[in-house]
Amino acid sequence: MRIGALAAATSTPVETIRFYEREGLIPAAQRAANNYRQYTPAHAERLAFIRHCRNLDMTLDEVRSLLRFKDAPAEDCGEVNALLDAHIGHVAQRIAELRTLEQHLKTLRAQCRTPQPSNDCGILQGLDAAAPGAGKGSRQR
Amino acid sequence: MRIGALAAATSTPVETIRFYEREGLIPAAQRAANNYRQYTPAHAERLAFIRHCRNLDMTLDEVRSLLRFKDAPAEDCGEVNALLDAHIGHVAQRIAELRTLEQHLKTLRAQCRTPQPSNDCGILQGLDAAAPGAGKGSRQR
DNA sequence: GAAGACCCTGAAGCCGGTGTAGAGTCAAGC
DNA sequence: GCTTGACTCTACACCGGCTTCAGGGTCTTC
Repeated sequence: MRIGALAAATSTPVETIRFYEREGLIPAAQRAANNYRQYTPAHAERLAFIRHCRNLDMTLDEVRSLLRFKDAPAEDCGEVNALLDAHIGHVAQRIAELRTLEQHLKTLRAQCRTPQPSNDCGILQGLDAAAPGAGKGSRQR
Repeated sequence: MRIGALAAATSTPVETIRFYEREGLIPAAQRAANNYRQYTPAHAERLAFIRHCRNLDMTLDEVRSLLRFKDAPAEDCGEVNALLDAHIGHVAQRIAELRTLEQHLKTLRAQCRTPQPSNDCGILQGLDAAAPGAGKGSRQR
């Protein structure tokens, strides 16, 4: 299986696959005589796992942690549970932040109902005076 | 007013102020004989405006747009309203995405209640099989 | 005059990719 | 056999929004 086929099979851009290889998330593929990468179904499985994790908004570091447990099937998975709990906590926190933010934005938006000279625009004035901050949070996306 | 004082007055790191100057968000400050930047209250106001926008999670490009209207006080502010509406839309969309994500994560988490060998961990198995994606969205942070 | 706080510039690093340039390789059609 | 176009390779720059670092100069205080 060449890289294009793996890309199609996992809905992953070719460049991203090479990037994951550089980052050590997937093992370096064997090379054919022409230097093309050769992939096996095992590669496709591992890549699918990574993509699922990314779909769940995990960072590559979190994915790396999970892969370590997949690679050590005998080890206790308590840390996996902890990692997921922490991740759920981050998501919940970000939702709360965004909800506060949404309220601030709506309040601000209500300061100017109809177009007028910028000088009189309640929104621009509101941004001068400023409500207390709400964004801050951050961490991924 | 030197850069450190401006930084303290606006709760903005010094490096960020220099970055904003490079990016053209604040005009280049005049220099004292020793080449130190010299700021006026007008700079502080403009910087505060920018920080308020950033607290509302706007991109620097959005901030640039708003600054253009502040700098053209006679112009109609209809675009300001539109920009804010669009921004509110993005935030609402991201909240919806994160809520879906949170549900997927909780479902996944429920697959493994107690630590056990990784090989049997329902979470790792769930990530192999994978639920349909939910993250994707992205855009800022 | 010495210590420590402040300021300067320029460049690199962060994350998770994306996009480009310039080259080699392969399969199909004429 | 030759051309076309799709695919692959490497190495590098770029995105946002900073942050950090290296290697200096300057100012204030003791």
